Amino acid sequence: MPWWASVSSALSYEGSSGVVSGRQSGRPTLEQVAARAGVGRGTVSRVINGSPRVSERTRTAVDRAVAELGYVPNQAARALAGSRTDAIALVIPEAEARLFAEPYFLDLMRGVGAELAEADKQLLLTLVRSERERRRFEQYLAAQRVDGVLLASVHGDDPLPDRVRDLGLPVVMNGRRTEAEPVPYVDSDNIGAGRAAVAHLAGRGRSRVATVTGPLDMYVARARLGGYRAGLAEAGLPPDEALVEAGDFTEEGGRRAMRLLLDRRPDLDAVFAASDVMAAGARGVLREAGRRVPEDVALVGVDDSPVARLMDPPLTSVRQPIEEMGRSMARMLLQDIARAPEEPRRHVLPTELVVRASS
Amino acid sequence: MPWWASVSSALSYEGSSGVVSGRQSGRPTLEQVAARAGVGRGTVSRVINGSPRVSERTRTAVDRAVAELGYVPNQAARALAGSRTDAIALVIPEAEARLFAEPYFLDLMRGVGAELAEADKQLLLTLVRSERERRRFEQYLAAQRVDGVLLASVHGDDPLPDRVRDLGLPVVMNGRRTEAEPVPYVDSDNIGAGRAAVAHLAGRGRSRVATVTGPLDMYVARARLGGYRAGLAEAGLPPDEALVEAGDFTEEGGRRAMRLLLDRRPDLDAVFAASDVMAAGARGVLREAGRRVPEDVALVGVDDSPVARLMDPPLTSVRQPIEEMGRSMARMLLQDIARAPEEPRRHVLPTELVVRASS
DNA sequence: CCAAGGCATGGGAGCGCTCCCACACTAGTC
DNA sequence: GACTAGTGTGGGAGCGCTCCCATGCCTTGG
Repeated sequence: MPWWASVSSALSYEGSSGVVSGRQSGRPTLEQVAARAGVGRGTVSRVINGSPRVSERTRTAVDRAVAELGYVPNQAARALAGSRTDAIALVIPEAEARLFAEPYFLDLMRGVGAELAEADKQLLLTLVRSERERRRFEQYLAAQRVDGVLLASVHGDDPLPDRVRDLGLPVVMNGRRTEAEPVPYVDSDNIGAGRAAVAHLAGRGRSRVATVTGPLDMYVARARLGGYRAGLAEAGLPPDEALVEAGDFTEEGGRRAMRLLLDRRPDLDAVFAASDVMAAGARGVLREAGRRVPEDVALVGVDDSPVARLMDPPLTSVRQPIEEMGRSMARMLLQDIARAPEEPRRHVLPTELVVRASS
Repeated sequence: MPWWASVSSALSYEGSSGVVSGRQSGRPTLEQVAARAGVGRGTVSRVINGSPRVSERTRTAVDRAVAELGYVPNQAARALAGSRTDAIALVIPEAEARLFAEPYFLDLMRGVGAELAEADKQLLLTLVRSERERRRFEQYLAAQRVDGVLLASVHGDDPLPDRVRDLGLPVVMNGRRTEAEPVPYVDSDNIGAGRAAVAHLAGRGRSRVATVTGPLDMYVARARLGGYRAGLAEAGLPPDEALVEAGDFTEEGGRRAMRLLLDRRPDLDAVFAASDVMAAGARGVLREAGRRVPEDVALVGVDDSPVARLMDPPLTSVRQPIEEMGRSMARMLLQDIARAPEEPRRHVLPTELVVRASS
């Protein structure tokens, strides 16, 4: 609850004309509120910031003056004097935004936004689309415009997380670059996702389960593949490298991988695609090859995106708690901002299999 | 091109240790740059801001000092002294974000972000999900945190655009609330979209073309419906209100509308759905009713979203230049910030029909 | 009854910039 | 040889806050 939520009616009372006149005379300042309430500047500041060292009488008087004047503290002045901006940057690499498309980033933003709004912090969105823009963004951070940084979809060789840390800014990533990630992160259980998918397919009696992986330079792709292998082992199915083919999270990549898999193992009876979009590509190839889904080949994807629901047949998919990841990231970052973290922090959220007609 | 792009190497040269030491001694200030360059504060400020009133010699000296110290101006101080924040708010109503889902808002953000980055402005994203948050956002604006506001997906009765104007802030909307919208906006040619879709269907020999509209309290829905009617007239087809049914831009709404249409006019041979998602719902109902797409009933949507590509059969759809709308909005807003606009401004971008197998 | 401590309070001193006025200094003009 | 009209430059005066120290008052205890 922001301290000024309680006075939010002031502007409304005044209506547009009041605001306009307020504009020409300049917005009210702390000083004016102090004068009106008959107290000093410091006292108003204390009330504004919820300090306990204020008497009840005084607090009431100040609150009334604030409401009467429609006072809202000037953010720039606060930032300058207090050296905190109450703003958080969320960085999304352009390339990924295009790829994952789907509501992934929107859901993430929704979670981050909700959590930040509660803490009365502002969300600053940055789409980074080139090396040049990455450098520009670093300048941004140096200009002390944000209190902390959230990074989405970081690649294995991305230097940005470390650069941000070097600047002394708290940072939390979505996903990790390697198994042993030194930077705080929030991830979903990608290994569990692969295991759940394979367990499901094996449970349906499938024994020749192929997989279309993501690009293997991304941890998320390796983790899902690892889960796939663990799932096979747990189901007592023999591993077979001919049943593994790398995609790149695009529909076309899914098509390509599916063609190779069919060539090598025409007898495969199930496919675990590491994303819904690749599953869509795979389905196209399967259909062209005359295989029925799910009768001949069962299909499972990951993301549980709208695409999965609308596919024909509707796609069984592993859902990630995307919005919750966003919330978790924001919470973690806010804690790190409040006080430097004692230890590297991480949070891995569970995934959930959503069964539909494709398997 | 930001004025400090040319000195962006400074931080890099120093490496992490340099930055860290810079942190404990505090970041360099204008004053320190001035001292180092042997000039006054005002002069450095002039160089920084690209004023022409500086000799070449002085400019060079200052530039070098800036580079040597790795100076980056403090944003809060600039905002306080200069009363401009170099930040723009993009407001997205939560309900719509969920609905349109798809990459609509992501594309819009991409366009806005690209244009703002060029102007060295920062993008502030706000998802507004309740009346309470809307009020909070108004407080935000009052705190003078942004120089202008972009509003996406505004409803017919939304008071926010006028409230923002009352606060004296420049604002540009995406879409409009009515035909005669007083607030500056950027929209796509929704009437043209409807006409193009119907013209296409008529050209394919269809004569009983139905439409599933959006919610008719939204201008965008009325405009597409208007285009549909104009298209019928232009093709010499008789209007028939029994062929018109309102949806709500959701898949379920599309299903419901399609069922009603089939009940009323079992002989319809084409459907223009005002969104891809509704088209997906309609396709489901058509299939359940034993109608083949496109043989029995041709189907056209709007948005050209990934869903359209992945549908079965792939959906013919009218594409909007979403990213370009975002760019246009940003440009318009930046102009209005630079100098108050002489006249209400608007910009309507053309749409384009993408023909696929469903029609 | 007075000292010591605690609490609420006022206000000075910045935070790092932009704005703008004043001051050279140069160059042109009658 | 003044007198204007520029040009480049320095630096004072804020912008509206937060931080913190000093002040005065009210308690409490010896």
